[in-house]
Amino acid sequence: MLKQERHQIILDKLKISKKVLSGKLSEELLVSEDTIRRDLKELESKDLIYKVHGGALLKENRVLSYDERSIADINEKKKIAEKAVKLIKDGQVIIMSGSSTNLELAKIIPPEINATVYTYSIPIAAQLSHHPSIEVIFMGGKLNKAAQVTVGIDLVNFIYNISADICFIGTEGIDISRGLTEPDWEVSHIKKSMIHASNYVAIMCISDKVMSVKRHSVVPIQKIDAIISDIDPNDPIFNDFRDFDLTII
Amino acid sequence: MLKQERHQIILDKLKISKKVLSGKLSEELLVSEDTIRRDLKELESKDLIYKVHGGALLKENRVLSYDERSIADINEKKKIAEKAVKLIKDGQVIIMSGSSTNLELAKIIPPEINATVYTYSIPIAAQLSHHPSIEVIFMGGKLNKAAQVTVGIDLVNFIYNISADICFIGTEGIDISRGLTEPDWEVSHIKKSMIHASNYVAIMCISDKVMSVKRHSVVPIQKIDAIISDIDPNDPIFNDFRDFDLTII
DNA sequence: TAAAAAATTGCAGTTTTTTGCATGTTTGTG
DNA sequence: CACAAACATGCAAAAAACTGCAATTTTTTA
Repeated sequence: MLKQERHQIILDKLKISKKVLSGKLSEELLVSEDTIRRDLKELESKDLIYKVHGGALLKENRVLSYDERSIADINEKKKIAEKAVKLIKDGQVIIMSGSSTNLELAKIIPPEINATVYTYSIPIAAQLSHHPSIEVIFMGGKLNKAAQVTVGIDLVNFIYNISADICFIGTEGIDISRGLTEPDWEVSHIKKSMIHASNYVAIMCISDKVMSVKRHSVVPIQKIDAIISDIDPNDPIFNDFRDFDLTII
Repeated sequence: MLKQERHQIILDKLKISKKVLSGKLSEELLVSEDTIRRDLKELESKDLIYKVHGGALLKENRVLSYDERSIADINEKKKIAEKAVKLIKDGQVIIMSGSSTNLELAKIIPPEINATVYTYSIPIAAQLSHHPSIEVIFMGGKLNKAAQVTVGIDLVNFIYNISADICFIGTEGIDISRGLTEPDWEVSHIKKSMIHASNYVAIMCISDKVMSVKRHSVVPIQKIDAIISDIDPNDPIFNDFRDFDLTII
């Protein structure tokens, strides 16, 4: 087994159970405890873990890199994307937010669909550049490195002045009384402008984030046309939403 | 067995099992371990694999599938990038064109450099997003899928209205009488605007493309401050350029 | 088509990396 | 404070990697 493989396994274990023990790792990976200790030392020097007597702990409040975040709940996101892709029709103008769910959506747009997509996410633009017949408009701005998206007032202005058939917005905060909410102030404005510019608003949301509220308000529920989640649309979790004029998918 | 065959086999194996071992590959492909090591070294220099002691791992970090195998003259471009990076100073505002030479340059900007980079290339922006202290401004527009850059009149206008200390422009056409030339009309305008916006103009050109002329003119030689090539600056190929007020690097 | 140039490959010698072990020190716990 | 577990350090063996070189093959050039 290669050193780097062990390192990856250790990091994976940490992500799952928040802690690892030197002795146990040594047994599982069939190397001496000394080797494990050296591994942990190296990972600590890279600021990837928090080494303690007896093992190591997950490094808290560490900014997750884009790659790692895109792994979280990947299967749920794929499910959402599969439902969302059915809303896309030939000839549409589409706005896609920078969420990892939208990245999954970008991966599965059928080749025969001919559309124009506005995006401000580097991974989504890169993904769509493989599509044979989608025209991609990348909206520029200052790059937010962690999320790999552009942000800024110019971006908000630009979006305000375009016009789209549908927008797909990934979110982790949706609630009856507060509507759509966002932890990031700048992103909340970008999403508001996306909704303003679009004829039909599709919100993509992992089921266990339904009814959660973030700091900055984007729009009230009334502005939303569809909620796409990874679970059955008839699930009681959505009961309160049925009073509104929106589709649950 | 041809070198490229081995390379393909190694990449295929990596895609399947995420790792390869030098010793095992040497047995399977009936060549010495040294040859395998040289293969791995070459594949690593193209950023296709992640080489480690004992073998190599799949390069997972590639959101972009900008096919780096297709980059011609990669080693010459790395040489040019190494010379170019010396021109970058702390605090500068930099414009980078969408050439693959600039992608190599983006990879090697030292971490301690604090600068602002304007670019319209997706791979370059993605690369720079890993840099700890560079502010990246992505200039939007319609995406040219093949080159993974944005183009369009909005982009030209935007660049005209910014102001930079230095611009790095990759080119394959430079000539005494015709100056800087470009095969693509749209790109020729983008480059013209980059030069207009910059205090110092650095042209990066592979030596065997010196004195070649493309269809669309960008600017005359007089507008250029430095030519960076992969060969010795004193090479006779540059003799005609020495009459002008420019640095050959 | 023949000579020259360049690329490819294996090998010997040397250096570096990785790993386990022995030895002594530090840490946590009752 | 005792004592076992965990840790640090130095060392040595094995594996892997690097370097220069020569033999061979392929490509370019005249």
